[in-house]
Amino acid sequence: MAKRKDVTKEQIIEIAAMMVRTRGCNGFSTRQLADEVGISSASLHHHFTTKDDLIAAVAATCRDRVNRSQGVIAAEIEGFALHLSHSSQALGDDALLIAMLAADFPTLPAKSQDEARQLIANLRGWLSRFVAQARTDGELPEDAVPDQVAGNVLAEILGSALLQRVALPGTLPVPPMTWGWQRVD
Amino acid sequence: MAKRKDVTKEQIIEIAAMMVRTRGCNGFSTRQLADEVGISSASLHHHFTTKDDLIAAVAATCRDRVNRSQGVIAAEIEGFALHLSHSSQALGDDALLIAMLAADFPTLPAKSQDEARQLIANLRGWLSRFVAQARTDGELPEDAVPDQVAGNVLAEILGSALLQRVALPGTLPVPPMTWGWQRVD
DNA sequence: GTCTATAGACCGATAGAC
DNA sequence: GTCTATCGGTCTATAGAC
Repeated sequence: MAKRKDVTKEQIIEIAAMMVRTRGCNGFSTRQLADEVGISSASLHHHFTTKDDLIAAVAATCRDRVNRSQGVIAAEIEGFALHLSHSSQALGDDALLIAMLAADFPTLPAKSQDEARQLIANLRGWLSRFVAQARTDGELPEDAVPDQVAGNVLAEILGSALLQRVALPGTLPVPPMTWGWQRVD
Repeated sequence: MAKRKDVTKEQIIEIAAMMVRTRGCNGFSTRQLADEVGISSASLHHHFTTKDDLIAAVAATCRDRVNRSQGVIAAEIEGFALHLSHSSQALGDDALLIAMLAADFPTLPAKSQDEARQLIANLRGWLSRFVAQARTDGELPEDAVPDQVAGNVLAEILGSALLQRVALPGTLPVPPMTWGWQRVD
């Protein structure tokens, strides 16, 4: 009967992810996170010795989530644009989390940078493979470069997540994803 | 003959903008900025009393630049997708700067938040008007919603600026902008 | 695994001399 | 307009008791 709260790493990571989304990796302190979790700063550092370890764990957990959601999405949806629209929805809060990791990337310590890079590479790679399949199916021009299209799609997903929070209160709702493809000569 | 360096606000803003792009608003200190400029922390605070004043000035300066570049772009380019591709290029480093302001937005103090909001609203508004014109010219479907398309375009510009820095060294070059439009029912 | 207490560095900002 | 010096606060991280 856990008298001593026995907070789990998973709980900490979840709240840390929330703080990365809302404040960025450099926008919150380990103390503030500890307060939010409900433990002391020292207890937090018992679970994650350094902030680097913590952010890296947040990124790694996100990567697991994203990789799992990919299978679900691929099995359910048909059609390129529609598929990508649903991909964005499936990412949910992770779109913003990934965007913040990308924004803070140059200031992240080693482990965190490695995890963030793998997370984004995984996601882009998967999008790229889907684009390649869509091209094979005739949904895209033959000369479409899958990795480029995947980059464009991922850029819009991340950028859209950021823009949502800057909107003036009481104006423009979030633009739904409506991708397409067009040659630019 | 400025013996006392007589650093101008413009010089400070320029270097501050660089630090916002590379480290984010919460990723550098006023001390580090002062060192980079080559003056003392006290001198920096003489020009900008608070960090809020500084970031707000960076955003305001960016907005001026963006607003000026809009006229240039509109006069030179024809064609929707091609135009937008050039818009992205014209923004240059400002795309990343705007993306970082959006990422840090929730943690910014009052003045900075106001300036960042105006900057993004200006840019999106201009993109929206361009989209409306392109629709009138028959380059887009009649039921395209200009503000939504503008949001999608801006999202990709900002997201693309972020993603460029996360690329693994020695891999994927930046995907060029190749927007298009397609109904999603 | 939790805590209190604290180290040592850095933070934003100010005082006051020149 | 620049500087040195410093204030009071926060930062990440650790020591050591329970």
